[in-house]
Amino acid sequence: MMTPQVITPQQMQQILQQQVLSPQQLQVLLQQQQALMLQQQLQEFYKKQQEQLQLQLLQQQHAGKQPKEQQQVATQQLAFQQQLLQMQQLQQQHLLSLQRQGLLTIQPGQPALPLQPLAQGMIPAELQQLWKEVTSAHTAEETTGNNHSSLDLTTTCVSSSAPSKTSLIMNPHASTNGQLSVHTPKRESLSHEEHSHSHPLYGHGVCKWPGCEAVCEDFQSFLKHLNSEHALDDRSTAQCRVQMQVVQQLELQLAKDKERLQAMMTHLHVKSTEPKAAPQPLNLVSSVTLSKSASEASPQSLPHTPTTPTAPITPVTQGPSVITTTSMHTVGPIRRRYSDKYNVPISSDIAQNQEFYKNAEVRPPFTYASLIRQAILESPEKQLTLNEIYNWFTRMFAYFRRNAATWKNAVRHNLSLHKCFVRVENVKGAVWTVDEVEFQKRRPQKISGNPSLIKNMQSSHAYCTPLNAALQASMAENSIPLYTTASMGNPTLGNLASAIREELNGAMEHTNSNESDSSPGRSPMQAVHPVHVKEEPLDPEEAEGPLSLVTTANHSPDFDHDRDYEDEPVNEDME
DNA sequence: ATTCAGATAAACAGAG
DNA sequence: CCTCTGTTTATCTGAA
Repeated sequence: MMTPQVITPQQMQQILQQQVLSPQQLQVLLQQQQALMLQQQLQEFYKKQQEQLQLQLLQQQHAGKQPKEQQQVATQQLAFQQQLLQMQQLQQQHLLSLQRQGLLTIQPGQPALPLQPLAQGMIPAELQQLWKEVTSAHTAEETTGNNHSSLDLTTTCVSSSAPSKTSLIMNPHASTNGQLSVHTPKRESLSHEEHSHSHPLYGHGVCKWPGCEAVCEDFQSFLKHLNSEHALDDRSTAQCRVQMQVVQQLELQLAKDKERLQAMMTHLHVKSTEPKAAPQPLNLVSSVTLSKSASEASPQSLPHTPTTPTAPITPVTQGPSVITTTSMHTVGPIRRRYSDKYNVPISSDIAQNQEFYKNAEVRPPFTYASLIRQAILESPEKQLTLNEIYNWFTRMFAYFRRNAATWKNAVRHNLSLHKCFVRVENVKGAVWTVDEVEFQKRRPQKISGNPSLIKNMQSSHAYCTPLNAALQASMAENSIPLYTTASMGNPTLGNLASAIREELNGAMEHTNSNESDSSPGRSPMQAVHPVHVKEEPLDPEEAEGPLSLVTTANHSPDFDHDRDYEDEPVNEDME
């Protein structure tokens, strides 16, 4: 049985840098993390119960007088343990279902994804084993001297690093030898009333007390069995404590994993100060959405530093994903063709890496045309003056704060050259708008580099749909609404999802846009009303997705465009 | 080897 | 005259 191991941030980083993430692998990662989250949710819930239980046990030890309380404690013990098992079963089921979907197959020999089972080994089988050990050992304890193994085993198996080994060993004696009275005649009525036919420790005619599995014909006999075999005695108490240790250990592990996950999330979610942070989520996304063979290990969308323009990659070491903010100040004619040929969804890229682009003088991996379009589409009225476009460039990209003459010329050149940009006379002067149809028409050639990919996407989402479905399913399982995450809680997943959708839409457009090919002479008016034809799915996504969220957060939505970089760079750059 | 799209540079024109 | 805006041409480059 393979237990998915949570990968450390370092490992994650390694994976990302090596570009070894195939779509499947990405899914595996996702699912693993989500399995963890599920686990966590369950644990959270049971933790409270455990605390309560512990509290009452303590009270009991101090003054074990009131039988009623004891009853409750006992009942809770039972319920607690049962739920714990249930939880573990749930996890198992979750993992199994993932496996069944083929999502949990991790390539063997993949060093970046260590597969050693959790040291804690908290799978039901082992738990059962543990319980049996404890149980049998207890009886052995009374007969032979063979008692040590159980608890030793427990400690080594359950709590390799448990802080309270001693308490585990000592407490049972301390408490059980003491004041715990054993029998409570009222238990039946209580549990009978409360749980009648759905006793947490009774199911399918079998006692579900850990390690018991005694067959009970009916509920009455089960209750009898429960009272006789699992009364509140030394053994039961010991078992309970062991179980508590188990839970504690689980929680410990969970806390660790949670922390790890958090670190991963935050790490991957763009810190412009950290060189590696920004582009990586993008990589994740792009490698999935493009379904490029992972082995290709292409730099994907990653912006190269102007000083290292050699496209053919400097692979793992520094190349694509690592963007150092140093050594970026070399300027001059760099005839690099960055372009968005990798077909990365521009809006999500910019959104995700906004801080990075703002601060690092990295050339964005998109063509002027794409950037201009983005600037225009971001604007509230989908139209900008030339100067406003300039401002957007300087505002969004540190790279465009130098060499103004060059890139401004390029912007103007692009505006004039490309049909997709339509100049519209306005009251205040002229503004530029985007003719989406025209813009999309020019894109197919980019993606055509991978015809099989197109086919895949074309053939009714042969690829994307399963991925999306898997994403949705797993998110639903964790009560993470897919379509709200982009703007709410879970930025990474949200961005991922939105990027996937965007990519999907984009691909569909490409394959569809042929039909409306020969555009009738475009009139400015045509562009003034943004052409929505088959844009519906794409437009709201790009315009009001994460990107717009970001931008509105950064500057007021109205027209007070910040002129931060308007003046200085122009002057400075006239070197 | 060819073609194509994009980047860069620059000439030019008109408006303000 | 200068700057800004916009158009156009030429050249170079990387990729298909």
